[in-house]
Amino acid sequence: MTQKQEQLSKNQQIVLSIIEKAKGPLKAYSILYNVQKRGIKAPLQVYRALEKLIEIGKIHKIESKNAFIACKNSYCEISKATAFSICNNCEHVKEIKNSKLSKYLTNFEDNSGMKYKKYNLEFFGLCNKCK
Amino acid sequence: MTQKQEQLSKNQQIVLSIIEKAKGPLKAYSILYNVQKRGIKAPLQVYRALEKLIEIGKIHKIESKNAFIACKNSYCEISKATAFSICNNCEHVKEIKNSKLSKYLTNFEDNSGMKYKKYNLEFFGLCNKCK
DNA sequence: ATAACAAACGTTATATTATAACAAATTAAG
DNA sequence: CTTAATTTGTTATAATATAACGTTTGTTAT
Ligand SMILES: [Zn+2]
Ligand SMILES: [Zn+2]
Ligand SMILES: [Zn+2]
Ligand SMILES: [Zn+2]
Repeated sequence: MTQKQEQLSKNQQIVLSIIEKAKGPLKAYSILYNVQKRGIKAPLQVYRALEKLIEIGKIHKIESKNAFIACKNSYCEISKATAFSICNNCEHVKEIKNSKLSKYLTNFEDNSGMKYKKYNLEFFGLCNKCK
Repeated sequence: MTQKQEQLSKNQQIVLSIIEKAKGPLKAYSILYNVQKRGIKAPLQVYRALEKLIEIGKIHKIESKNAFIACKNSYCEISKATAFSICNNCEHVKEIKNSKLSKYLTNFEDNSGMKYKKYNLEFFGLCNKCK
């Protein structure tokens, strides 16, 4: 009664399934082209689904690439602590799951006294195939 | 003789001076409007200067905001290791200078065996004024 | 100084990414 | 049912960024 756990809408399901099937991060307009056969015709429909999926932690945005990737990390505490490795050559992106790292960063405080509620970390280098 | 150390070009100097004077990160088109009186007329002229300034570590791009900020950290080892705190309310952005953090992240290795050459970290929360 | 090369410039056009605004349809709760 | 909230569909437009081209300026070596 209290509340039904997040049930995805039709467009949200469509967009999520495309992102989950993909080998790497997808750009919004690439998603759009991929879902036009399924009735989604306009950028806004994609962006709205993306917004919701990010909010509930099913996907993340790779900020340096303006691209979107499925969460592989049990929804990352609802996307409050995300880290990625990005290959500069082949553009392969992988979500980093490392509890030491996430603890370190979640508890990090600098001298400003500011308490952080969220972080996003992007590492760049050459992946094993490319180095 | 061997080589003159990086001497900024005219457009690069103009763009840098605007960014250095600003209280916070500036967006590319906001920079453009600000420098039109100084003869820079097109987006590309701004973007080219930004690219060079980033490359030599004088400024950084705040990826989550598509905005640019002057480096306050002796050029951050030429921008290979950057961290920022971002207020979700007033959008205040500050570059984090913390040697423990940068050491931790520069030396970080996950189980993939991939060695990272660069990272960018963005923390979000409420600044002291806003909390 | 001058030829050869690289970097920066100016300009126009265009590509890419993202949101505003509004009305209709669907869903969840009381 | 009915009311509120969410989601949808649609058109238009805003905001961010790059392509392509030819010219100019600065640097290096003869
Ligand atoms: Zn995740
Ligand atoms: Zn690679
Ligand atoms: Zn810096
Ligand atoms: Zn604030």
